[in-house]
Amino acid sequence: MSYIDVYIEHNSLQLNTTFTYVCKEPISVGCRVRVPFGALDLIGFVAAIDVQPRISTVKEVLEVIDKEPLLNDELMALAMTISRQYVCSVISVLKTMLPPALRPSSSKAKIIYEDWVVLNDPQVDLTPKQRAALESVMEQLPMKASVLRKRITLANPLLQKGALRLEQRVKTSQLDLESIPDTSFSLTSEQKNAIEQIEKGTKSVYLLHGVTGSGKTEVFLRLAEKVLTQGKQVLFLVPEIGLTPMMIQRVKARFQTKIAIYHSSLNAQEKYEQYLLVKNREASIVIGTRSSVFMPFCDLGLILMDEEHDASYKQDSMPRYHARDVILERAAFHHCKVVLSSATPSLDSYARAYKGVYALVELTHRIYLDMPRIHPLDLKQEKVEQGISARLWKAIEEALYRHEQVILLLNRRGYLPVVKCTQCNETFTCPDCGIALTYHKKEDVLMCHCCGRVFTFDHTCPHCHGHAFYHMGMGTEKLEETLKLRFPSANILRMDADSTRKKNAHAKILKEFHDQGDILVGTQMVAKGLDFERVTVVGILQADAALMRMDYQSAERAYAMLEQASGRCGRHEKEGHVYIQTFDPDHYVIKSVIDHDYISFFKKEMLYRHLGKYPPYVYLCTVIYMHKEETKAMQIAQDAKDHLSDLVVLGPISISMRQQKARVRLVVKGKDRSVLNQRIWDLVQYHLSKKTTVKQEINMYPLGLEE
DNA sequence: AGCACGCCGACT
DNA sequence: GTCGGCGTGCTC
Repeated sequence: MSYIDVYIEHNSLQLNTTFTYVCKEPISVGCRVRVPFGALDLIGFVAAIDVQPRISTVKEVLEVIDKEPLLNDELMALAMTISRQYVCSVISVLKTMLPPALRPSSSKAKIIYEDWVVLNDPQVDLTPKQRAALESVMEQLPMKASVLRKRITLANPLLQKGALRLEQRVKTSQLDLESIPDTSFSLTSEQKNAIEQIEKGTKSVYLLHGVTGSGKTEVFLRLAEKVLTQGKQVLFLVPEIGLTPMMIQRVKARFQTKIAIYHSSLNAQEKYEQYLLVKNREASIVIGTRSSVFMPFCDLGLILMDEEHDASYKQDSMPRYHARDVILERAAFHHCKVVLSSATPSLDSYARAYKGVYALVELTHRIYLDMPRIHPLDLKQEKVEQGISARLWKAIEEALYRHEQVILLLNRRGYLPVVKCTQCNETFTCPDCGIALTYHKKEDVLMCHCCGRVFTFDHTCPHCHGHAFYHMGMGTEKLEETLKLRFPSANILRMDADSTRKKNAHAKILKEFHDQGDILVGTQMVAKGLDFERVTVVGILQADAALMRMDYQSAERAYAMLEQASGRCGRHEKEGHVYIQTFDPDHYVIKSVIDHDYISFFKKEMLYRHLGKYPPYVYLCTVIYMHKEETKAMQIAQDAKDHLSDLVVLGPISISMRQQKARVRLVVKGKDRSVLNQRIWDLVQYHLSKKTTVKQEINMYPLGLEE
């Protein structure tokens, strides 16, 4: 019998402490237990054993769930560190560390089932037509019910008569990737040099700054190969699996079976399977997105983070951790090296490399051709038709004529971004967020791009009952339509959040574009990592939308977006041309992109950050107060600001609504990371002590200030 | 976060 | 005289 300390499953920061229980069975740290807590019984994690009870009325553990610890000492300690760094509860971190199937949640992880059809009794009486239908699909059984219904119209009678039977199966989402042969490229001298710098270097973190198309993946594969032969594990992080199918194909081709793939679109079952592959050391290389930083490695030899500037590495719900911070912790524990890589590194990382905290490794040349030519198109002077300037129309036309491919980037999905009545000027806005609704033509609905709510649209103004609306602005859906009218014989594909909602939709669209596409229209996501030989023209229709946002990070994001997008063309034998439509062609971001000169951008941007006192010169934290009444939220925010009078605090300002609640934001700046952290923890205590109904949300080290 | 205890208004 | 409002306070 022993006393144990347990973190219980509760989200409140007020309960972010351990509670002591008695346990009669043998138990170890990192196991889950079921314990009584007031009137509830909850699941908790054992944080310490053989402790001295602080009070006399200690209750008994109801059930020991795990014989073996789910989380080893490394991961338990990591959870504490993340909780401390990001000002969130320990239990919230413990929960995110595990695949959903193992999470200590009272509600079971939902495993998604789908209907499959199997052969039941082929001998039953059937009409000739039904018989023929049955025979036409007999060979392919068992198959998905949805597929069967598409194939034959008589699916229902066949099921009713009992010739076929429905069966529930766990939905699987295997990435349907064609396997490709492993092509081991010979290395350029630059690549060899980079590998040597990383392998022989004494620093623990390396920033691999390589221009688009300079062969970073091959460098990764060579580094990984060596570590794997030493019997160690490799973690390979990518921003989004769906966007990098080619990369995964290459890794798969090189390393065959020893590979686990972990990302958010796997279901609970599949995540658990991949998790076990790592835990049981059946896989020694993991390719995954943000959440795979918590995989149960026991002997990690190398961590690679591709596109390290990508914002998806930071989680935007609790716990709001950044994968980069987590891998630095894990690397320190395993004494292994970290390679951060990007053509457009985050200012944060590059500043550290510049100061010598990280080792800087550069790849400055493309393997095949030179960097693509950039043509800024001044919208003040160009003749514009349907949102596309004459020169870009011509470039598209010529590329199509030469059977080359075109990528067009428009960072706005939907059909019309603003729907405005011509009679009374009423605009449609989301009642929850107060943001203009976007019209989506295909579904004929109005959608809020902030919260995703969908509203039916009867083409009548609720205010004046008018039926006419301004056609203002342009989204990807409308651009696609415009292009189809202009180039009726071209195969035009669209890739945005709407067209990729279905599972594996990314891969499908990319494959179709690769095989027979002419023009790919899309949002941000077409800028990331694509590698097609025949793309020679890239057009960015509204570069200003990215440049003009009032956010200290907008220039950095715009630079990355423009440079990454331009990196999509001219990657192989054919020269690439990039057209950037802007009202401000002299903007320093555009100028740096034209010269593909990251360093000049970096220096200029650092100057502005220094002047404005923004990262990387200071650490930021945003605190958001939510309440039905804005004045209440404002009042609490002001009080919090006064409480933090020793720090620089911006605000409070009111920001967009969420869930019908007003939101008020403070931005807290701290020169010293640990001081800021301590003051924010103090603010948490202070806020709890006020017992107000105003909700406080903390985001440590946010990326940008857009909410 | 729940859920209890607790002290004041409008009902059978 | 009771039912129930949600304001504090505790949960090993």
